[in-house]
Amino acid sequence: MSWTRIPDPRKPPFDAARQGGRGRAEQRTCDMNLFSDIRTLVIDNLNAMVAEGALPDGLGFDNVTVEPPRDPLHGDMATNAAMVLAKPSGKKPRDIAEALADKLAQDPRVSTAEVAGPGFLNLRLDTSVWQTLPSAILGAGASYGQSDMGAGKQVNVEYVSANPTGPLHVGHTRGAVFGDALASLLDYAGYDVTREYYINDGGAQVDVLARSVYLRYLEAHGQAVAFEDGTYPGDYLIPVGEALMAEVGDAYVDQPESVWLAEVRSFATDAMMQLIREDLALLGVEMDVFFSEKSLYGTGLIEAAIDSLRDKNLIYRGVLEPPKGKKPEDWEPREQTLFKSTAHGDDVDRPIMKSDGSWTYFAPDIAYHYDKVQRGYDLLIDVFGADHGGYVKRMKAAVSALSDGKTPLDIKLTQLVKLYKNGEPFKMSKRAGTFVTLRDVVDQVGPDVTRFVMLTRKNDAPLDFDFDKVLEQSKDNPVFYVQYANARVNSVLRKAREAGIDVDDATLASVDLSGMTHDTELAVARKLAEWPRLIQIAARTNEPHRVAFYLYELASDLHTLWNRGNDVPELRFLQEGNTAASQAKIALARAVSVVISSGLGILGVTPVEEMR
RNA sequence: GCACCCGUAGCUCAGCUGGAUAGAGCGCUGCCCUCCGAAGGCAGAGGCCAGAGGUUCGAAUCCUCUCGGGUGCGCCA
Repeated sequence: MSWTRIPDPRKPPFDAARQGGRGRAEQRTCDMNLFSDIRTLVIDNLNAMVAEGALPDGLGFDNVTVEPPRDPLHGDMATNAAMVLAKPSGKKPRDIAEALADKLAQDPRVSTAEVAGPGFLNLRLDTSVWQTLPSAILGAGASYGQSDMGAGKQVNVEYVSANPTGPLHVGHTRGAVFGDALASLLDYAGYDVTREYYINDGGAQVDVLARSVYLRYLEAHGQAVAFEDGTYPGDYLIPVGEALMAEVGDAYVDQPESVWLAEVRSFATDAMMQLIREDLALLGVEMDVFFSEKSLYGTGLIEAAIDSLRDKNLIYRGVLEPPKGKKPEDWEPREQTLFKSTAHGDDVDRPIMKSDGSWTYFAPDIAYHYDKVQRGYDLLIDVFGADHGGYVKRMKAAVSALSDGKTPLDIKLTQLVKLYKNGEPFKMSKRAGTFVTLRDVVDQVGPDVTRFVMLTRKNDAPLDFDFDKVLEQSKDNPVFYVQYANARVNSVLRKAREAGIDVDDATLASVDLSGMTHDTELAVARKLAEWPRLIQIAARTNEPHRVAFYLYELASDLHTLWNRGNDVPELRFLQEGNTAASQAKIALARAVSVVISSGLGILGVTPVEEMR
């Protein structure tokens, strides 16, 4: 695919704010969220009703919402205020609704307020609200939709965290894309985000890696080697073995493991992490912190974390029951050191020390999360593959215990990716070395398509990824559809400039849009108004896929408007011989482009100017 | 056996801290598109939200149970 890229793709628009560091909160004072504006209006009037005695004192308004109605015929916004307040105030919903409606209708932004159904209050906003929105968006630019809901709270998002034993594969790719988009989303919503990767370089699997590299090292020396079970036979270790030979010569040949294991392990994990960083770079993923498990050992950090739990009486010696239904053949009761995770919501207590006195894998994980808690984050997020689902409760229990319940931990699981080619399932051999890698995917379809497609499904739903369909240039392909909408806007801008029309954002922002009255145009404006609200919902639920779906809907509304231009010349963006009218039409289109760019920026996808 | 995730149109999936007559794309049906903005456009049909109870003004959404699919389950990370 040869889409033309916008000149500076490395920096999504909101990065300026991120890099600006402090002072961002001030920049974000204008929230420009129509829904929260109207909700404020509703609350104000409810308070007035309390003051007038129409409602009793002491009511809570937290449950009062203002949201878009499902059916546009019901109006632009609906509030449940009357229904929520009926019971606590001892009044009939319709009575409250009618009184509130009278008050709301006096606001210039509200054209009609009607009571409907069991007590809904449907609001129709004055057309001028929609007509002024594009100008406001163009004035705000990339900051339209940015929120201060995060209030600068510090969030740590841990993702990928693949074992440093080989290149990243498709499963990791989804985790990488999801975690990265989530981090960007939270940044956009006003959080102070740290992107972090936990390197599992302390366990037995890096010994296996070291032995595998050692075999490649011997091979580089001309020896015939056999890869037994429990070693990694992948070709990607061949250059690592060669590099090792280049560095140490024949120093390790015919030597026992005690001589070389530690050195080779370190050499090999460094090489693997280099490989993984390159893979991530292909996707445009940049971590702020790489945290090494190994760095926890020998520093007392693990001991400190466990001591912290011991101080809370959560560490004890005991014997676990065997798991029912799947009893291991060689089961025998054993006394081990256990973490009383059941005190914090887990199903069984978990061992933290093996019978030989060494830590289990869980102990360093506890220490790592202890470290994150100690670093002072207000919120922790872990992104795991779905196969680690059984790990969620114990990790939450650990963080709950370590932080005395003060630091929330949200764990998001990413489901499997099923690969297809031309509709046929893509065969992935289980034999090591033949799995489909992140590099394979990105090489074939590019980082933008990879990222967008991976986000067109909720994180906990399985994802079908068809190498051919994701490159299709048709309406059926959401990636294309969204990019095409943006490209169409840019096409209009180009043509306008050729016609000598000033279409700078500053100019468009000051254009009079009072002629914008057609339903199809207003539908686009309404969709644009939802953007700040969508960001808040997506950030609250930690679900970046909502951004992708929203962009699709916004693109769809723009395409509809464009298509209507075929039959209705007044709806065309370029109005022959009428500069002012053209600018007004283009202002709306350009506002769409601004939001699409912001949204794609969150997803880590580069907007294109032109489809080729 | 237990835990977690999932079950929504023929298919693939959205669905807001619980809101009105549950949405989109594909597929299907019909009409339009031979030149002016068509790598298409417009319209339509299609649902017991797996099932049964419960909570309340109101449930696809929350709770309980059942059925079906996936993942995981003490010295592997």
